[in-house]
Amino acid sequence: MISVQEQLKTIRRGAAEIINEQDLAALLALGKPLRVKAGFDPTAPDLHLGHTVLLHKMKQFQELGHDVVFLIGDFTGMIGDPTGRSETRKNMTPREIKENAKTYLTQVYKVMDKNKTTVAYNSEWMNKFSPANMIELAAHYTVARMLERDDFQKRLAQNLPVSIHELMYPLIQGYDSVALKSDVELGGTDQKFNLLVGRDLQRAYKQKPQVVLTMPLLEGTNGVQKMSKSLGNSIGVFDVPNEMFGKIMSISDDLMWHYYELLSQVSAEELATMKKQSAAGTLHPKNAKMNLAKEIVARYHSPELAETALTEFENVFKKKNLPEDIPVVKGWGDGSRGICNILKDHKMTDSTSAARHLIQQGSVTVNGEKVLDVNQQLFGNREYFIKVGKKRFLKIQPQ
RNA sequence: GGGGAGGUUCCCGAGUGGUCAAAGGGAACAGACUGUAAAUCUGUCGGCUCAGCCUUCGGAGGUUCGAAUCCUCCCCUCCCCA
Repeated sequence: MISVQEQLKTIRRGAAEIINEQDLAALLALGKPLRVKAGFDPTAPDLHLGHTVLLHKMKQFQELGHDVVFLIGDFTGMIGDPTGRSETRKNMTPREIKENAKTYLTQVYKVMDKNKTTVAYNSEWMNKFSPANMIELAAHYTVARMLERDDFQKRLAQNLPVSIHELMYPLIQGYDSVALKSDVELGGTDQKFNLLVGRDLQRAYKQKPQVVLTMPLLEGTNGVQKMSKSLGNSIGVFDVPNEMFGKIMSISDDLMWHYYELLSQVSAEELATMKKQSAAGTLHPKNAKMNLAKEIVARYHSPELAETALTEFENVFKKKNLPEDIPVVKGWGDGSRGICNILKDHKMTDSTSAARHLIQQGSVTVNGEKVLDVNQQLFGNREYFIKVGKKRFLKIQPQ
């Protein structure tokens, strides 16, 4: 096995916090595979790169020879995650959750080693949990301590609601660590409180408290908030190659380094060199970004498709050519139609109003010519290339 | 159970009878500059058959020539007291 120091170095990469490192070192020194757990909420069927940060860390543990448990929170998922505020999650059926879990796993194995991964569902033990068990569990924690939690604090400060079941949530999640007897739990920094509850509960159930390792939340493409589909700043692992590539290219340089650290398998040494070269001006940040985009697209699609995406990117944005795979629609035969309605009907704009505004701002072209008149008519039996802004393309063909 | 505060357009947040599709900020989108980077400047940012019209300010009614603004009932949230 690799030395404790070497292991720690890998484990520390990108980590926000390790509670605590001495304990971890001591565990590693035993020379036995550790049980490393990370929980995932299967309520959202789509994974984005933000979720994969943990997967990469899990993979690193696998490579170091540890036992990694991918825990699917199918029970907790049915209740609804208290993170975030307003609407109560709509209840998902066990079947939907199973479906989501399945799609999850296919993506998970693009990062992690399937043969070395244990998959667990917390319904396995939670469905057997009686009300009496529940009360006992709840007795191990006080309201005051529960309210210490950062997001509860914030919500209370802002006079926002906190429901009772949300107080139960960390307990149930923490109990997973008891059920799995985990040595280490990984999670995002937003999960810190929950992870710590896991430690407390393990103590209460006479187990050795797990080491907690938190990873930073990956910022979304705008670099401000965390990546989330609802904020519209996410890069989904299901995104088609060109889109994925383009989105990665659109992140800021600062953010790129963060992505490298958390999502790339480039070694820490190489990464340091790249940063140095970039600062010295011998490596153009854009090229570094392209390599990152290539690596990520290759992982979720294939090296060939990554290469194609790169070529396409250069072609469209550097040489300003039309993309290869423009969506094509059939014309409508005889007669003409207004440009605004065409744009709206083909989802190039959200509404005819939006189409008008964009035309007025000069961002719509037809066959390479700027559209000047919002009432411009197009004929249904001709061919047109329509471009809105830099990224939206459409080709209309005669029937 | 009693008392008080509040629910505004994607988010935050002004607005207390007409001048309000509703200030300001954020996000987003577009244009210039670039490396589809950042920063900066500019513009847009409910919908439509678009110089006009229609639908929005928790919900339902009502007062008024006219309501996001006033009244009634209801729903939801928060605070204090019990």
